[in-house]
This record gives sequence, structure tokens and C-alpha cells, in this order.
Amino acid sequence: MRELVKTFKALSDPNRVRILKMLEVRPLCVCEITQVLNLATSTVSKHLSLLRDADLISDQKDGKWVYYKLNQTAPHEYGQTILPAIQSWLNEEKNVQEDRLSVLATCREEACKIQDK
Amino acid sequence: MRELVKTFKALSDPNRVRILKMLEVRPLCVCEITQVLNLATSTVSKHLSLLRDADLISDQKDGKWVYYKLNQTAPHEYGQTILPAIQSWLNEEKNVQEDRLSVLATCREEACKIQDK
DNA sequence: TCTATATTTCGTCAACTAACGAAATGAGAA
DNA sequence: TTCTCATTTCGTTAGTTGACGAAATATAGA
Repeated sequence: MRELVKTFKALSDPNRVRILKMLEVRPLCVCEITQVLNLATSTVSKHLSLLRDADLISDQKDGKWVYYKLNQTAPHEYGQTILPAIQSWLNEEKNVQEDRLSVLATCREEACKIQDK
Repeated sequence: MRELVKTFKALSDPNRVRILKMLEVRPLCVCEITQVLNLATSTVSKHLSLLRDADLISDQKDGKWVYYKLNQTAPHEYGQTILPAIQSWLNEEKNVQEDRLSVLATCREEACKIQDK
């Protein structure tokens, strides 16, 4: 029960859902997500840790960067059902499409340097 | 997006999930649910209205009583995916099993009279 | 009508959440 | 080592949420 509720809580914020939809395009580092969502880095980091604690995404360090990706192989049974469902949802949504275009237009090296102005 | 988040929010409280699992047994009126969950009537009513606003359950008046039931036929696409999944989950969970036994042991007429002591 | 019962709505309070900026941490580069 | 950049953690604040009891609403029955 606790695990299921934690999963739903992680999914019950629009910015976190946007993150999941962006991660469908490709794994992303925190600064890329921060740019697209236009939120403070610390806020994005918190969202990501919530999604990770719910086992919906996983992280991998690469030098200075931490890459987050959808946890499609190893999540619990809740994630195994809900993640694919979410992938089939919201694909017509304007925000989601714009976020994906932003992701595709983003060059990581450039994006992260711009970061804190 | 708003609709999906509303659905997940409705599902991200343990008492509301317990209500859904109880409604798998049969439709229930507010006072029956109140008895099983051991919460104030007003609290249960609020939980039920959240689940209804998310289209996961529907209500039907019958005299003094309002019966709530799972909305398995007419929910939006999110509910169509998630409700059946929830039915397959948590069935081994002790709380859930106890709640269901309470429901089965409950005689509605009696239960509701006891209500406010 | 008046009474009793079921439910919802309202007002309040404590706990939780999402946001921010500042400070701390970690890892590559000079 | 020292500097820089990416990320996390911490402290604060405004807004949300779940709980309650009291009051309002609705319906059945005397």
C-alpha cells in the first residue's frame, strides 16, 4: 500500500509528469530538464529524487553530470503497468510536444554552460 | 494533463485506495465506509467526492443513502487502465483483507444506526 | 408538520508540498 | 591544490491537504 501510494504521489504533479514525458525522448541531465521546465535547479533535483524514490526513473553519474532515464526494465509491478500507460498518454498535449521539441533542440554542452547565466 | 494529475492525486492517499478496494466487494453507502475506516463522516464524504471528481467512482441516491460504486464502465482512459490494475494489486495486503471482511460482516441497516453513537 | 438519520458543506488547525536561494558536496580541469 | 561547474541538501515561505466538529441540506417516517 505504502509503495503504491508513493508511486501515485510521485505522479501527481504536472512538472513530474512533464519530466517523464521528456525522458521518453532520451536520458537527460538535471540542467537540461531545468532549462526546459524553467524552474530552479534545486526544485528539479527534488522532483527527480521523488521520481527515483518511487522507482520510476534511475540515475547514472557521468563525470560532472547525473543522467536520469525512465526505469523501464526494473521498476516494481506498479511502474511496470503505469509507465507504459503514461507513454501512450498525453502525446497530443501541446506542453508535452513543446517540451520534447525543446529537448531535441538542446545541445547539452551549451545548455549546461548557460545554466546560471 | 490536468485530468491525469487529478486522477493520480485522487489515488495518492491510502484511505482513498482502501475505499476503492472495499468497493470491489460491493457498492457501499457513506456510513458503511465511515465505520470500516473509522474516520469522521465528513472526512469520508470528502474522500468520496475526490474519487468521484476523478471519475473513478460514481454515486447513486437511494432514499436517505448515497451509494458509491466503482466506475468501471464509463471512466476516462486513465481510469480504464488504472482501475483494473488496482483490482489486481494489494489483494494480499492485510489491511485490505480486513476491510473486506468488515464490509462482508456489516449489515447496512444496523451499521448506519450505530453511526453517531 | 416535526423528528430522526444520512450526507454534504463550512471553518479551523496541523502537517505536508512545491517553490526559491544559499550553502554544501562532488568531480573534472587548470 | 585551486577553480569551476553540476548537483544535492538545507532553511524558509506560501499554498495545499487531511483531519475534525458544527452547521446546513435532504429524505423518510411519525
